Amino acid sequence: MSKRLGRRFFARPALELAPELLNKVLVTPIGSARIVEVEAYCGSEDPGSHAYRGPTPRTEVMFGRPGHLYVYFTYGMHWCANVVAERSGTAGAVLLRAGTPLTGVDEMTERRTRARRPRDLCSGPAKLCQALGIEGDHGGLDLTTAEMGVSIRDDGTPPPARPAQGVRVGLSKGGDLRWRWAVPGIPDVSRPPVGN
DNA sequence: ACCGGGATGTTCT
DNA sequence: GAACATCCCGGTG
Repeated sequence: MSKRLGRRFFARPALELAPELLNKVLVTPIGSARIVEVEAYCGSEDPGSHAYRGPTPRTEVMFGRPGHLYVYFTYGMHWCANVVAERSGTAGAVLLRAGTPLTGVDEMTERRTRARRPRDLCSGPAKLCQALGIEGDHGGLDLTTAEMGVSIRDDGTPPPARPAQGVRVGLSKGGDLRWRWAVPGIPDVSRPPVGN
């Protein structure tokens, strides 16, 4: 008993969408994970965003329709996945930073050979992608139609009433903004935000 | 537990 | 040529 999220859900500012994505379920053909940590990126107003200096071949999907996946490759080896927010023409996205494994744990464990315990399977943006098999081919896919078997679903678990909030991770610019949210008390995060 | 450094290649200046 | 929305390992305390 879970329902796929539709276009309307994603078509709002990243700062609104981000905390609403907490406790939703990311589903791929490999398995599924409950989203427990996210970061907002606000396009042209945000020096930390890949879209800050306008569209490029890499970032054009961020300027397109909401509910699509923006996937980027970094540090020569890692994939990371964002959900596109806002309406067409305005760049906004929410980085999926961590999840709690739900189904397909055996497959995820095979993919993440370095993970020593279940909480290490999806506890980071690149770990999450590796565990669930999200790579460059998935860039631009439409989550609202479950393209390539990937979607985000609501299984009836509401977002936390008081999410933990803190600064974003790993940025040289815009790192002072407290645009990261997490489900409080969950160990499967990249690192716990300080306070809220 | 905490910290420092290396891996590795795409993207944009 | 520099930067990079990261991860992993090995050192030390």
